[in-house]
Amino acid sequence: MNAKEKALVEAKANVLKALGHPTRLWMAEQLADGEKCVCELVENIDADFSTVSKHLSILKQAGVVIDEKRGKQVYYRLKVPCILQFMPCIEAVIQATAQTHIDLMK
Amino acid sequence: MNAKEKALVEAKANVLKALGHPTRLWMAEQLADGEKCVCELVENIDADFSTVSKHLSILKQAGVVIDEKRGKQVYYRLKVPCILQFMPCIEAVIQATAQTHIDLMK
DNA sequence: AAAACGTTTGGTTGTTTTACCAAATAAGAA
DNA sequence: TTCTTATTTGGTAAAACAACCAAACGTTTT
Repeated sequence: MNAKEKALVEAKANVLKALGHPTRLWMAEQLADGEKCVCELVENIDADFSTVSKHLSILKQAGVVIDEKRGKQVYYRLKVPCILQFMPCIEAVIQATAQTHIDLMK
Repeated sequence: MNAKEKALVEAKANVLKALGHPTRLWMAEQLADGEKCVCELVENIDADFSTVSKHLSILKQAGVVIDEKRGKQVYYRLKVPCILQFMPCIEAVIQATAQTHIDLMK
């Protein structure tokens, strides 16, 4: 593996890692329906405002979302919506894994 | 978000997290061509045998790979190959992100 | 049975991540 | 201008992760 390949795999892993946290994945899924302000996301999750903000900044630096300030609020939306297309496959992984997990799909 | 939804998003995040490490992502990509034994993976990467083994066990517990012992060797293969289908999208995220990253694709 | 091989496991240490709190900032309302 | 409101930033402590080494394990080979 040369330096360029290494840098590429690191960059890709970084995107997956950004999505690899329940709160961040949930947020990305929320944004599938369209942009949301931070306050809307905070409302629907049991977490501190600052925690949510930090998670969003991780998604942002990974290139998953972009933000736009309008008035007092900051709106986030998916930058590259295709990232949610692989959820069915992820669910297939879970399905294939353990009996206890299969229940999650029902 | 109820308990079941929460458990599902956690399970999905766990799969993404497993792939969210350069070494593990690289391994998963290697396995796209077919099964490999641990030694073959170790050979092609600059890491300790035990480190590789631990990464593989993380991929295994996430449901990404399965292993099979044959003789002295343990062979790993992708359990649900579709997980590599989303690499083009991940690359699109990288493309869309920063000028410096675009070079990685060339 | 002993030695060698391929792999996993346990332990340790340093690094990273996470969550919360408090303080700072920026914009709109009073 | 002062006062909220919405969000980010900085700090800190606890938990999780990663890499290496050494030891243990299960198979084959001798």
